[in-house]
Amino acid sequence: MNLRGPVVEARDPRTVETSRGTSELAEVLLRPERGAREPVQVTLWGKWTGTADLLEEEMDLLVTDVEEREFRGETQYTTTGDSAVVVEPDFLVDVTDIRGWVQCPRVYYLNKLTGVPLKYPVVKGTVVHEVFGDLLRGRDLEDSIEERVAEAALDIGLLGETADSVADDVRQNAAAIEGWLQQGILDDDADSWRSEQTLISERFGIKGRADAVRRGMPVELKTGKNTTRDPRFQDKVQAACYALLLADSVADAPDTGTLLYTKNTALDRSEASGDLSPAKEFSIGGGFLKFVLRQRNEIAAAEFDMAVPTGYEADAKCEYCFEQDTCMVVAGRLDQESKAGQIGESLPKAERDYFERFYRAIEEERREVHREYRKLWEQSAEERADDDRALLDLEPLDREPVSGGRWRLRARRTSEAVSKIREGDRVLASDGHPTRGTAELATVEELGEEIVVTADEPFDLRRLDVYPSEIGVDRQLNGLHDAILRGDPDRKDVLFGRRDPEFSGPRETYIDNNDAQDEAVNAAVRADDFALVHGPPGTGKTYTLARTVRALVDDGERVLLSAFTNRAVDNAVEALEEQGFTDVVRWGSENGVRDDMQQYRMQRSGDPRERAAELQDAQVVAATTAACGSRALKQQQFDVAVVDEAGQLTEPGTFLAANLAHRFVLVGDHEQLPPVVRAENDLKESLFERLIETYPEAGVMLDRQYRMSQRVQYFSSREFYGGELRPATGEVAAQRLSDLPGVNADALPPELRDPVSFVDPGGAADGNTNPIEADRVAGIVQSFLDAGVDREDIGVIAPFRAQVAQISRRLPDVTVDTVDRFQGSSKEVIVISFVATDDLGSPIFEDYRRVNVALTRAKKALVLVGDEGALRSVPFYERMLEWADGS
DNA sequence: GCTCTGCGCAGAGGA
Repeated sequence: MNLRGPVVEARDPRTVETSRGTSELAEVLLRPERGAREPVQVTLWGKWTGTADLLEEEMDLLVTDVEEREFRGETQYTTTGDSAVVVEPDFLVDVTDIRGWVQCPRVYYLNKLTGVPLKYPVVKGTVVHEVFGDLLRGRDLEDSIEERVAEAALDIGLLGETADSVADDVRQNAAAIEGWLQQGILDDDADSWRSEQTLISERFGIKGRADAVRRGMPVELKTGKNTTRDPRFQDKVQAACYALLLADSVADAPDTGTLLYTKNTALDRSEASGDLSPAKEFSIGGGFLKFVLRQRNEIAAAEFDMAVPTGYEADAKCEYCFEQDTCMVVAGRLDQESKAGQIGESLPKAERDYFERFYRAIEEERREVHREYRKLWEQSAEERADDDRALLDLEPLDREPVSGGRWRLRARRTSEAVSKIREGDRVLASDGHPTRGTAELATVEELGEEIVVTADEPFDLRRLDVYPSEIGVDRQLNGLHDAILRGDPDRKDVLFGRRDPEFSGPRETYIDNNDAQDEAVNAAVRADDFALVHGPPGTGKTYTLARTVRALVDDGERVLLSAFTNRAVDNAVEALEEQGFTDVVRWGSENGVRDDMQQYRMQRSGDPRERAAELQDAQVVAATTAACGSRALKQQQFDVAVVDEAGQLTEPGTFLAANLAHRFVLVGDHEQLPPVVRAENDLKESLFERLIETYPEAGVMLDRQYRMSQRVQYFSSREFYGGELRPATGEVAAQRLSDLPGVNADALPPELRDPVSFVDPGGAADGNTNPIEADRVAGIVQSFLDAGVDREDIGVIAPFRAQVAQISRRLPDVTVDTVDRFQGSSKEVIVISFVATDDLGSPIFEDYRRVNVALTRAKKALVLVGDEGALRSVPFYERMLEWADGS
C-alpha cells in the first residue's frame, strides 16, 4: 500500500541495532490524505533517511509499498525494499534538471537563470536527434538529413555554418546510428520501437521525453564524444529517469538502459584502448533508481524552500565545470555562497533585493503551473467533465499516416463541453487517460464538430488535455537575469531611481492634428532611456505607436516591435502597413501569426545564409515578448524596443524585449487588463504602471478618443482617467445609432433607446452561467438586428467562458466573448452580461479594470444586463448603474 | 473562486 499526505513532523534520523546489524532510520509523521485524519508514523529506513533530512512541515510526501505493523496498539508503517519515497510528488521535475543537479546543484540553478545559448554542438545535436527519430519511423536517411538541416537553417546561419558542412557532420553520427540499428533490426519488429516519447509520472513526480524506447527499455542518444569505457554518470542518470517514467513501481522498472554515443567513430573503435563502440548497455538496479529518486527529491525540496544551491551539496570539481565562470560571476553579483567562489563586485543592495523578490515571484508562478499538472490525473472523469482543461469522451473515428512517419488522428465530440483548448495548441492526446493510458504530445489541427490532431503514434483518440508549459516562467527568469545581472548599469540607474530619465534632441511635428499623439512620438524619439505612452481606449494608441516606429526608422534606428500577445503584435504590424510601411520581419510561429500577416513572417527553414541575413538585416523585427527570449532573437541587438499593451506585461516580461535594445518605449494603459498571472505577488503590477507612477514626467497621456460617444465614454473617463479622457471631435461625441445606414433607432424597445441602458432580466446564476439572462441577451441583440443594425456591428461580452458558451449557442452568428478576449477591439453596439445574481462573489468582479475594458468597447450603444441587487451591493457598480439610469 | 496568452514541448552538448 501507499501513504501520502502533508508532513506533520520529521524526526532526526538515528542509528539503531537490528538483527541484521546497524541501520539508519528516520521517523516521519504524516497526515494521510485518505482514511484516518490522525497523523500516522512511517519509518524511513537506510538511505531514505537522506530524504527524511529534507522534510519540513507541510511538505507533501508519498511513500509507496509500505508495510503495516502494530506497535503498542498503534498502526505504524515502514518502508520496504520496494518502497519509493517522493517529496512533493506534484512538482514534476524535468529529467534534464535531474541530470544537471547530479552534475552540480548550481548547474541546475544556473541553467534555470540563463537558459542554453546558441552553440553549434547543441544545434547539430538537435538535428541528429531528429534524424534518429526519422530513421526509427522508417524514413530514408538522406531525405531526413536534407529536411532536418533545412529546418535548422536560421540557427546554422547565425552560427556562420553552411548546410553542407552540417549535413556532413550529421551523416557521421547517423552512420553510427544506422550501424547499430541494423544489428538489432533482424530480430526486431518495428512495433517494439517508440521514438520521442513524452512521459509523465504522477507516482515519481518526474516528466521528460525519451529519445527512444526499445522493447520497453530506454535508449538515450548522445551526439557528443565519450572516450571512456563506461557511459558518463549523468547520462546513466538520465536513462534511469526514463526507466522510472516507464514504470509503475521501482520493482518493475526496466532493468537495462542503452546509451548510444554516436560520435565514437570507427577509428576510435579500432583503437586498442578498449570498447568504444557507440552502444553502451548498462543495467539499472533498484539501488540506482532510488539514488535517482533521492536526487529528484533534493530538487523538489529545494524548490519548496526556494533555496539557492551553493555547490557544496555535490562533490563535483569546479575546475572541470563548463559553468565555472558563470557560476562565479552570478555568485559575485548576487553575493551568494558558491563552492567555485565569487568574482567581481556585488550589485547594489536594492538590485539584489529586487532580483530576490522577483525570483521568488516567478518561482511561485512556476508552482502554480505545476498545480495544473496535477489536474491531469487527480480528478475522475465525471469531475473533469466540468473542467475546461480537457475534452473527454471523444469517439475515435480513424487514423491515417502523414509525412515523416507521423499520424493524423480523428475523433468526434460526444458533448457540448466548453474547453480552453484551441486550434494549434500542443496537447496531451490519449486513448482515455493522459498518464495511465497511451498518451502522446500532439498538435490540434481542427477543433470543430470533428477533432483532428497529429501525433507520432497511432491510437484511438478519446481525450485531449491541456499540456501545461513552464516556458513562460523560464523566459521571465531569463529576462530578470539578463536585466539585472547583465543589464546596462546606466539603465539600471533609472530603473532603480538613482537618476531621472533623460530626453534630448530637437522637437519635430510628426502628427499635426493631435497634440498629445505628437507629443508622444516626440517623447519616444527624444528619449535617452525610455518613454511611456499612456493610451486609454480609442485614443489612437496603435496609430501613434506605428508613427513612432516610422519616425525611428527614418532616423536610421533599428527597432524591435513587441507586445505580450500575438494579436497585439499583428495589430501593430497592421498599423504600420496602413501607414505604408512594410519593411518588417514578423518573428513567430505559423500558428501564432494571423493569416493576413503571414506574408511578413520569417521562415526559419531554407538556406542558412539567407535566413540569417533576413533576420540580421531587418530594420524592424516584430515579435511577442516571450519570443524575444528565444535563442535566435536573444542575440539580436536593437536601438529601440517599442512595446505595445505594456500594461499586460510583468516586469521581467517587459525586460525580455527591453533587454535587446538601448532604449525602450512602453505603450499601454494600466487602467485596462493587468498581466495574466496565477500567483499573488509582484508580477501583478506591470513595469509600465510602476514607471508611470515613479516618473509621470516621462509619460504622455493620449487624451482624445475617437471611439465612443460622449454618453458612452463618460463613466470610464470619470472613474479611470480623472475626467481627462474626451471625445476627439464633436462628431465622435455626438455619434448615434441612427447614424448607421439602415438603422431605425425608434424601432428599438423603449428601454434600449438610450445610448447607455440597464436591463435586469431576473433569473438566477447557476455556477458561472445564467440561462434566463442569456435568453434576454439574445432577445436584446435581436431587437438591435430588427432595428437594422448589422450582425458584425454587435458584440456581446460576458465575464465567464461558460456564459459566453450559453449566449453563443443562442446567437451563432454574433461575436460573443469574454472581456479579456475583447480587449483591443470595439463594436458599434455592445451588450454586457454580468451573470451574478446574489452578490459579486467571484474575484472577476473585483478588478474594475476588467469592467473598464468591457464598457469601452462600445461606440454608439451599450446595454448592461445583470441583477440590480447584486450590482448595487458594491459602490463602484452602483455608480455604474446610476450612470446607466441617468440620461 | 475567475479571466488568461505565451512558448518548437524538452533537450540538444561542451571535456
